[in-house]
Amino acid sequence: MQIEKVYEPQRFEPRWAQWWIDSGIFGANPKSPGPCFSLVIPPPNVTGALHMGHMLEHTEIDVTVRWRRMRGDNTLWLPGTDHAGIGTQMVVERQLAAEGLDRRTLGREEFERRVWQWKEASGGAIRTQMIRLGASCDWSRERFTLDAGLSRAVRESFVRLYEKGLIYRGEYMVNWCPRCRTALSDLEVTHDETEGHLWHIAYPVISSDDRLVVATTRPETMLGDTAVAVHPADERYMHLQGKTVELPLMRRNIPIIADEVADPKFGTGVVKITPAHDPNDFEAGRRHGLPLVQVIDEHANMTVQAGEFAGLDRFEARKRVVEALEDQGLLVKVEPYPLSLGKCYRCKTPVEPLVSTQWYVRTKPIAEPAIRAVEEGRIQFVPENWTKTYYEWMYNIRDWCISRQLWWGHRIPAWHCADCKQITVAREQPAGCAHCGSQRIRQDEDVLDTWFSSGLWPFSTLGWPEQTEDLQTYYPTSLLITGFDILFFWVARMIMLGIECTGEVPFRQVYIHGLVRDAERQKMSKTRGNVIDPLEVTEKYGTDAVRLSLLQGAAPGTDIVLTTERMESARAFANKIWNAARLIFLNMERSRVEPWVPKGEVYLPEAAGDSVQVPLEDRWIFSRLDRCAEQVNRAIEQYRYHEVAQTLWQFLWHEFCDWYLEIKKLRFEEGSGLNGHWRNLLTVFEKSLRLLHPAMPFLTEELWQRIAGGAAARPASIAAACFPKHQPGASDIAAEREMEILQEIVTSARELRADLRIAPNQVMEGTLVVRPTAHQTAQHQLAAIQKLAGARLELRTEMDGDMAGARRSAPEFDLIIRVDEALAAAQRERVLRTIQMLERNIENSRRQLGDETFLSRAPGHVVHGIRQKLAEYEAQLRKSRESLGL
RNA sequence: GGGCCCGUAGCUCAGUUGGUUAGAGCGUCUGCUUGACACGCAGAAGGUCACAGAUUCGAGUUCUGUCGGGCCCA
Repeated sequence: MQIEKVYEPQRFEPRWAQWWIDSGIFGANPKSPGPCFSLVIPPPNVTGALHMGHMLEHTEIDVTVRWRRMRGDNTLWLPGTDHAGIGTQMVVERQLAAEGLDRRTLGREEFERRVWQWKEASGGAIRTQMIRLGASCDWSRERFTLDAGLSRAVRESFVRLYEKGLIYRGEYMVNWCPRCRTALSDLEVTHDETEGHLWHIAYPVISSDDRLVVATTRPETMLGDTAVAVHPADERYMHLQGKTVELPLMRRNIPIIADEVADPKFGTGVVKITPAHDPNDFEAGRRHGLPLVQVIDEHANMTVQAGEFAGLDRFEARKRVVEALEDQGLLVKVEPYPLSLGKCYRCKTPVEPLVSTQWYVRTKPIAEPAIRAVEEGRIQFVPENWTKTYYEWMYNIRDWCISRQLWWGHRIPAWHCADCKQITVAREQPAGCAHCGSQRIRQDEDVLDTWFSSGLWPFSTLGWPEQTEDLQTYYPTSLLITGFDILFFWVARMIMLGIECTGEVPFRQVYIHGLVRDAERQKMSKTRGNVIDPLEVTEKYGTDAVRLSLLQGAAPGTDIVLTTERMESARAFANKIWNAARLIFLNMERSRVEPWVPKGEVYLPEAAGDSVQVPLEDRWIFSRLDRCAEQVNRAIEQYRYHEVAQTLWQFLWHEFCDWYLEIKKLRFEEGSGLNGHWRNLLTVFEKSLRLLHPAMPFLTEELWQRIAGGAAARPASIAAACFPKHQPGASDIAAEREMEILQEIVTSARELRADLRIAPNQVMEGTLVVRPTAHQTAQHQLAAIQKLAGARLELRTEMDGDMAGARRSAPEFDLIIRVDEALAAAQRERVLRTIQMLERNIENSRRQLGDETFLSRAPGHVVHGIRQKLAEYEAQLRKSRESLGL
């Protein structure tokens, strides 16, 4: 069996990545037997590139999916992308601008063609990247939110919701992004703490010498004031309620109203009311029947209603307004004031609250069943505390503005009649107005929020509203793995729309992962310039290493710190496995063993060598492997990915490589019964590779193909092989105990070597005195012990007077290494430290055992354990003292 | 203002229902090109589990408060 000297993942990873796809083993078949496991990808933006967050998410998904598939489940991982309305439109508009073009001069149709072009060009990138990273999805079922089928699902759900009165259209205050020139939902506005100012402006009271001072953070909006308000119970202003003030600069008279929107404790207790430009004022305006005066337009420029300020940008207007007020002596004071400024989450432009006609989803009625689904456990969040965040948001949910003034997206299936002004909502282009029959109808210009179509993703991708076989088989999906940043945007909406449209929850579990951060725990972002490009590091360290390092940090509920050190060490692990394989393959060649293909899951280690007994190391490693399998299965099941990584690492490196292979090397040297040894070894290694496969698919496939290559009946890929499970009765406590003794003896010898500064290649001479309980182990394993310890040891059962030298004692044995007095003294200090520790422990144990309440209340096994420990400490203390001649 | 999370070794983090000497990786130090691997081997040092109380025979783990940090919502 050939194996290259150096671990170079770049050489084989792309090959397997492509082969997996070509061989179609990730394709789902609804007719497959076995329990169903399905999961849809959180669709990345079609025009984006994959970043580390994606790679983490996809690695976690892939581990779970590969595991399920190997366990024999009918598994589907459905991939795809979303059209990212605002984001994509922004990118293409920027491209147009570079050509000196503008979407409006291009026209809607032509513009859409351009975006599709861009989508085709960039959209493939994600797929290519995902394939390269080993994502085991079913590409034959790849979906895009603007596909015909998904578009149909969008229209269908829109019409249904509309007909049920769950979608309505109306004139309200919305968050408006003047740069994107579209309405945004509340979620699409981010609030930044900003250093602002509070301007205090005097409004003269008509036919009085009084003036009312109002405080505002946005003086330019005063031009659109239609009232000032005082609190109804505010004694200071009782006498002014119902009177009128003159709006400075505009010379308009506006009423003083009493409304609870005015907070008596804030500023002077008087607030200006600008119903057209502030959500609270809008409500107040409605309450009092105040007119709307729009002074800022959708480009964030001042309107003609702003008088002399018309045409100015809103920030320029602010400056001028303040200056004008100052000139007229109406600016009372200006103070610094921190405020939270709403910005467009896409382009960071401060949003402008504007009144406009938009489409909304009435959320309360669909939120209720969505809350119940979680309360009743039909959907479960992991980690569980996200449930609270979910409830918090759902209880206070507000209607969802779903129309966007964009051209890239699902056009709203509503037609306006020019004659009767009524609206016809329909699944397909209607022949005429449903109300008056007029032909003069025009489709609504707006498109839907991308998240509306994303909200249908778990079922629209499976064919809904058609009752397809896929939908019937794979819906509800089993699991969703995603980030907390889109819990409201996406997860909550999928739950609401899923239940509303299909009557069932869209998924049963939601695993929420953390954020990938850099070495300084900073978020990765383009502006910060600290992004790690997945493809780049994959090229450098190997996909498996990057995957493993992500998994190592992926403890539930924590963010993931990714550093080059971590990736380097993960690569070292991959290299270790590679070299273990090399050792195995090279020795197989050398010893000319017959090729062996491991068979069956219940293979038990067999006898080897001269003995009729199964070698201790085989009994031990089979037992450990079984434990490892048990832990890995449980860890994946519970999304404890860090534990998956850690368990595999510990087992493969520190048990399989460090001890098992080291002992097997000796067996090869001994040269007898090789076939038995080989069969055991290969069985363990092959099974280990299967255990490791979901985490490190490439390395394991590469090695597995070489081991299993010769087998007649075998799966084509390790990805289609069976995942090892815990087998009742596979654990061998006796072997583990024996092996522990062996390890303790060897470790003691090594410690002595280090303490005594004996060169690593010098064979030490000494005596091993064992208790009867360990005698058999020591006797049978003496060769292995001597080899691993680098010592020649005389085995005894009794201490003898002439055993001078450096000594290490343990409950089961004493190890004496012959050295002269001067050298032996070198380790006195260590023994003294050990004695101190033992004395401390003994004191503690005695105190506990002398405590009546402890004895009466602590469970028996704890008391028993402490008694046993105490006896051990005492024995060890005696021996340690002896060894120093005390 | 409301809610959530985190403070454990120099760094990043585990520590599952409270129980016997608190673990890992990286980093550090010492020795070693030993026939798979220096991306390695062997050994070592390093912790008042943020602080203060409470519950308990027993607290890193449960409760309360304080301090420090992060996130979400308004």
